[in-house]
Amino acid sequence: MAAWLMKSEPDVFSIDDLKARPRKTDMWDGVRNYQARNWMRDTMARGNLVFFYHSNCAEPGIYGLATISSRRAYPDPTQFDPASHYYDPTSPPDDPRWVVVDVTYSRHLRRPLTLAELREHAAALDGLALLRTGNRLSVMPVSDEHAAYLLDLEAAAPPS
DNA sequence: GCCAACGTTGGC
DNA sequence: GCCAACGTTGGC
Repeated sequence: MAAWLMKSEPDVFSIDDLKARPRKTDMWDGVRNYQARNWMRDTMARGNLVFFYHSNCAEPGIYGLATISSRRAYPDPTQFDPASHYYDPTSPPDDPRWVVVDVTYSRHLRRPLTLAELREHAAALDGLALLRTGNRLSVMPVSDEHAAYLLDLEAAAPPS
């Protein structure tokens, strides 16, 4: 089953916010990057594992797990909402440019996997887009191998 | 707040 | 189609 890493700024929307939503579910809106959009639109499916990453904060890292809970992607309503920060007047209503998926909270990690710690495992996580220089993708695939490694790392003792 | 990396835009 | 300018992301 495919796995993903999805970034969010915790000041805007954190894993705690997701947990607090009705049915612990929310639309993942506001993605405005074509590569991220393509993965959401073409590859994501219900049941996929999501590593929930906090970016742009004191301790960036993976904080929890979620799953994709919509059957597949569907049009992002915020692109048509002039009041929305994500409004995109150039998106054709009959051929929406941007999509969302529904994401449902699973659990917090027993301990955060910080970016700093992940970097210490760069060899095992070779190829993980998160660790590539200048990576700015907000939605990225995680291989089965890397997903298993990350879950093992969660179970391991934290670095001292 | 700084700045490097990168995606997008738009002139030509 | 090139590429410089610009805006954004995100770690630090």
